[in-house]
Amino acid sequence: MQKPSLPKGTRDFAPQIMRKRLHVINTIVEVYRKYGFEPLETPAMENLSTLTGKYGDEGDKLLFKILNNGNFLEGLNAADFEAETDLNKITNHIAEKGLRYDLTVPLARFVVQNQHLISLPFKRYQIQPVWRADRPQKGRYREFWQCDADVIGTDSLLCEADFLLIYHEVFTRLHLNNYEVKINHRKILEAVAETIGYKGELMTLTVAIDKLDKIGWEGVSKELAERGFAPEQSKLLQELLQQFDFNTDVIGALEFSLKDSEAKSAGINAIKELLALLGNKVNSLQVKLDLSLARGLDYYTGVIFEALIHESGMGSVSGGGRYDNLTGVFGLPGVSGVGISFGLDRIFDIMENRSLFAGQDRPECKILLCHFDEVSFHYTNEIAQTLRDKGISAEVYPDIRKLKKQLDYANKRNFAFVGVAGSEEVQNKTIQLKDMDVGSQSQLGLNELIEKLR
RNA sequence: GUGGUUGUAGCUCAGCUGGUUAGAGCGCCGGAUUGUGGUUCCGGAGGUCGUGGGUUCGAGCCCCAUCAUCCACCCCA
Repeated sequence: MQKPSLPKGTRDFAPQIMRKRLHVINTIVEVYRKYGFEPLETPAMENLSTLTGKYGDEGDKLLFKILNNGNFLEGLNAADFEAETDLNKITNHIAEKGLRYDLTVPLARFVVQNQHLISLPFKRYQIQPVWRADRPQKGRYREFWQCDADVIGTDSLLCEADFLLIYHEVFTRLHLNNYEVKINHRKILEAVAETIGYKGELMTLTVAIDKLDKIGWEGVSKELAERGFAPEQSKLLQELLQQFDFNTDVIGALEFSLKDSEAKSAGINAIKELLALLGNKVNSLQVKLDLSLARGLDYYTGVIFEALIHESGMGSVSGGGRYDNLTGVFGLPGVSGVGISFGLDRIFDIMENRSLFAGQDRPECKILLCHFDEVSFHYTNEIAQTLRDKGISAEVYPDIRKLKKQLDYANKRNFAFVGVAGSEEVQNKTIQLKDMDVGSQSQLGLNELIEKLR
């Protein structure tokens, strides 16, 4: 008999773990709902044509593909296999479905397909697993959960402002107080490029500077040199790439450091409006404008977000931004969207490291009822049914065994209370209520028991 | 896709330069005059040492391959 195992990068979530994960999920859901988002779910698998070409070449490589059912080799001949250069042809032939890679593309697909069902602006949240055929490592899994919220169909910066408030509320409620939200704007990145006199692809520039916090300035300048940047440009860039705290004079700092241009005024106006919408709330939001933040420029066109927890040893726990034309690829141009996504698994890992799950160590069930014999077994069963009628969760130990075994079980499940009944209790219509933390015990009538457990 | 790390009991690991029946802690099961757990004591079950090959009189230990794992890079939550 072979020992069973799990596919690489996937995990089981035992009940003890699920309690904690649900705590995080529920917190995020409560906050999302508070801001008017409604739930959406989409299938685990999408047509490969929906997924490919949306995440760049790297992304396409990381897509899990699902082998067609039936004779998937039909129509292929030996020549197709000999032409090693064109694996794509074979792939397209034998797989037409894939596992979703994120929740944003399925959302775009949904919006395009269901315009009759939704009204713009469309606000939805979606908490589901996604799959990437990456090599697993710390904080990186092949199956992981994203907690997305997006607004589609409005350009208003109110959405961005709301997301900053959502970040604050979620992290505060999870006791992840030393979080930081980095924010940047595509237009400001363009202004940075113009300031240093860079004329090439913005992508080239941003890929290099995005690594700043990881490889430091030395690494970045080396990479820039390799990509044909002049030393003066590199130096100027270094002076520019600082972080500006939202609490202080961000606008002044930008006005001062960036060269005048169309991109500059567009970027600054957006930040100004965002600040105006946040009002004095901004003081508590732990937001920094970070000119080196340049994530996923493939489709972000406006504000870009990234959230991280200091001293967690983990990369970002959330990312997001505005994309002007995501639904365009599915034939619906001109619809703007903006969204964020929490990485549930990373947040969970950090919280577990910091022991932030106090209060999630009990089962939902309030009390385990124990007994000594056939008669008291039926007696406790009746009590359990009464308790449940009163809205109190209760469980009866299902076998007649030594009390020691039953208490042992209660202890392992970490029940807060155990109710014990034997012939004496049956006679008096009472129960022994035992507090499992303290070990204390008291003889109670049914009404007293209900009061105590409520 | 590239580089490195580690694979011994359910879990965490020990096993000296290759030498008899492979160990510990935790966990699990049973028990300590049968109506009381989390502490203690006693007893027990459980491993073809990741897999396949090689070197050797002899391999958990050395060599090769393979699979898995974790970590780093690329990229990303």
